[in-house]
Amino acid sequence: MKSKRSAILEAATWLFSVKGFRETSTTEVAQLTGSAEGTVFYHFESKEKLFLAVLEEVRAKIDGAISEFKPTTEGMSGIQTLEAFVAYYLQLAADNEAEFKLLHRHHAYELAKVNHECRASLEAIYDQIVRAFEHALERGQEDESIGKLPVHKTALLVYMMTDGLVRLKHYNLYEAGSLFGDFMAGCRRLVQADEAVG
Amino acid sequence: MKSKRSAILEAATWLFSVKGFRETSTTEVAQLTGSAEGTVFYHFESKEKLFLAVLEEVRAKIDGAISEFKPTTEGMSGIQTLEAFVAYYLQLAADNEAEFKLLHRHHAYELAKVNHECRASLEAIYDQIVRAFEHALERGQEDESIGKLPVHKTALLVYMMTDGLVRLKHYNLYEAGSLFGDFMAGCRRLVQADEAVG
DNA sequence: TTACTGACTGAGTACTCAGTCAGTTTGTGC
DNA sequence: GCACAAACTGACTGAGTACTCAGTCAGTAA
Repeated sequence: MKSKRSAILEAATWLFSVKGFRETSTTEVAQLTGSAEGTVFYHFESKEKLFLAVLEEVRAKIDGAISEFKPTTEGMSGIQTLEAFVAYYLQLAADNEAEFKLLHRHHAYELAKVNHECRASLEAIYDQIVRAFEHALERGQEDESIGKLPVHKTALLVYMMTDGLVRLKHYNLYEAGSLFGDFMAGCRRLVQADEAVG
Repeated sequence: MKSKRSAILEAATWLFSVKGFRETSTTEVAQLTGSAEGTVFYHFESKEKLFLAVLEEVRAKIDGAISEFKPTTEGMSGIQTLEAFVAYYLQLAADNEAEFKLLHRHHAYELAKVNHECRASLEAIYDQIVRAFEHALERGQEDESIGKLPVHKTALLVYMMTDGLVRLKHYNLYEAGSLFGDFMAGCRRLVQADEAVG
């Protein structure tokens, strides 16, 4: 049986990501879990602490997912690793829509400005992801499947594109799903060595 | 002399973009402009209508800016036009930080789901921007400075990257400014024709 | 049986905020 | 100077909101 604490955490993740922090009332969190309002504050001393607990869970989940990915790339070339990670990231974002939507909201970044714990969680998440991109790029430069580009900056560019696709899908502004093939081809071109351009 | 109405609009643009819609109180908007609370509601019948007015102003501003850009590209090649537009967009976003931050917030997209006027403004903004990217790509395919790629989808990808850079700068998570050169090179590679890959 | 624990409850409190309205000031045409 | 409207004011209202706290109750150890 699920404890009330974890039910509250799950409901809060959902509500904070779909409606936003400010737009979600603690009353709503309680109602959604069949708890009394007091129960929320029995387990989490404030709404902000509840948010931090949610963010920490998100961090742990993404950490775990990326750790699981690493061993699957053994024997792959750099470009294959990069493509595999991009696909893995997109799938991860689709399977954990609430968690990734939360990371696309402003609240966490604004809280990070004044709250060290929040900043640490966010940085841990982004470092982990960017490092995975960098790892693939480095491998690709060694086996020459990827061009000699600045690793960190190129990792950021590819991440930016990938995350942009996730955002597009969440916002539902455009037919994001049909972009996958062209997106992958675009990534490939982006990291290829180009002899023509000075 | 500035009218109270336009002062309120300006203050609201600033506050909605920096703090968010929900986190901004109408009292604050009034205080910032030296008006009484009632004055806000004299000019705009509700907080939501005020937001819609702000969004409409943003739309008009971006519309104007893109119209101003077009004539400057005469005689340019496709790839030059694309690079010029990307640079122009980045500059525009830097010069109008509040307006672009507003477009990166969730509120507008959530309101768009239930409010037709909001959806229309947002779509007009994105159509205008994507069309500018498409225009450059089409010109580039004609003069063969850009590869034979699906125009609409490639435009979305380049836009996604460009907007990602703007977002990075606003969030201040990474040293976004130093990415400009690599970003431009990345865009160039992204739209180049590639004979090697099937 | 008794004493104690700790998850849980829900009415209550202090406060914030969008929106209202009766009234005042300012601007304009005569 | 007068009439009238438009612009503006700010105290007020009522609906919410985060958080509190005295108390309930099942379980458990003495």
